[in-house]
Amino acid sequence: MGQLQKSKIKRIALLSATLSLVNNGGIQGASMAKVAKVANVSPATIYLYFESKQDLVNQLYLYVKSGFAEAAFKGYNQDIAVKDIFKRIWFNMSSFKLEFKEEASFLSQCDNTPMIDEKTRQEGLLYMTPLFDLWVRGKKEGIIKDISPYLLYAFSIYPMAFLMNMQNRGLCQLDKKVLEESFQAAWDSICEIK
Amino acid sequence: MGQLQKSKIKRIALLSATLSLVNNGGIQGASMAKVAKVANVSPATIYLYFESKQDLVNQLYLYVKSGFAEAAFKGYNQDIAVKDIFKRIWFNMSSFKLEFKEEASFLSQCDNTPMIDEKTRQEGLLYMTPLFDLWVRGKKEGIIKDISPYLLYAFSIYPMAFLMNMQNRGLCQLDKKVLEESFQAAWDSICEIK
DNA sequence: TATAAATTAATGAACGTTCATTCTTTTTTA
DNA sequence: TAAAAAAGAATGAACGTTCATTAATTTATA
Repeated sequence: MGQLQKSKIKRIALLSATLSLVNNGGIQGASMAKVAKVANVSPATIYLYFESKQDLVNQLYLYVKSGFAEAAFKGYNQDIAVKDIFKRIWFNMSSFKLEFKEEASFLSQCDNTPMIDEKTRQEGLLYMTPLFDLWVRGKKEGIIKDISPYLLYAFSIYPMAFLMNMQNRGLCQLDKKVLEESFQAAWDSICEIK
Repeated sequence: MGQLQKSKIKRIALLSATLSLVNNGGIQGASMAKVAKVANVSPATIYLYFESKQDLVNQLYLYVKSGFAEAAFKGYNQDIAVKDIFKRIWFNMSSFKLEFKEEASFLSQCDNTPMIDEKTRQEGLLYMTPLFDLWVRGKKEGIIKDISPYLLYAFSIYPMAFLMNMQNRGLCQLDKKVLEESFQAAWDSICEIK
């Protein structure tokens, strides 16, 4: 294996270690010493790959967010009805969050704490462009409510984070039936006519 | 002023100082030394009022949450229609969050990070009982969807946190029109028939 | 192609700070 | 004056980061 490959692997090992530690105790639970230990590396080595702890966390955010976006828009096809595209994206997102719990929990932590630079956060938002485009189209077609995309996001996407949180705490079982009910609630909140 | 009164005041000064510091840099930004300085008190004095930093944060959570609940259920009256009660609670909550930004931001941070004991969190949830009771009644009357209260909360209440976040970052203006649209989205997501 | 030189990767120890907490002393209260 | 409350100094531990050094790899030389 080439040196470049090995470097890439080590970088991802560091990101993974950070992800895991942040989830078990917030950002302050992921000390550089612990990250190094989990990744089987010297603390100093982290600084060969990342400028600082802040840089490490920012890069982790973009890495996880891009993975989330890739999953969300898998099989994205503009040639079908708005509702069908939205449903596909919604269930793609929920599948990702159910399968990759650590990643999902990390992303929802990022939304509500100042652990991520505003600039990096904006960069991460760009990954969601296809969804915003879909909403523009849906409004034009009179299918989606003519309200701010922030509202659309708040009521149709953001609630998933809460539900995942509940499920991870063992307070709520997100089986197929509940997921369908959730999607229905999401859709009802943003669609123009029921 | 009696000693008891003074003690109560100092306790609240400590809670307030913590609240302010947590909002400007997360829980790790609220070191005991800083809390002491903001509250004009020696670090050691904090330990006369709180067992530990964790205890301080837990008590702050309950203190803020109870204030939130008090505002939410102000003028609570079971003799009117379910939708009207819900609307009243919803706007009470949004008013609180708009007026008391620090308190609101703190509560939404608590929802997504492991900074609060699970036990304390459960205790805080009890403050929301009137809302859960209302939903039980609404379901009986066929007005509210027959779905888990977690779903009802996720789609009708939780989104407010996202919107407040956006507003605080200057990305979204929550004027009267937008608030009405938001309430409509909340209601559409949980009501049985449009 | 074998060897020397140069470059890169990685290390563990140590830095100065800051952390939550405690100990000892001083001040206030009754 | 005895007791309670508060203060400030001091604690060891942990923090993010940097340092001088070594190991590994690549490049250049003969």
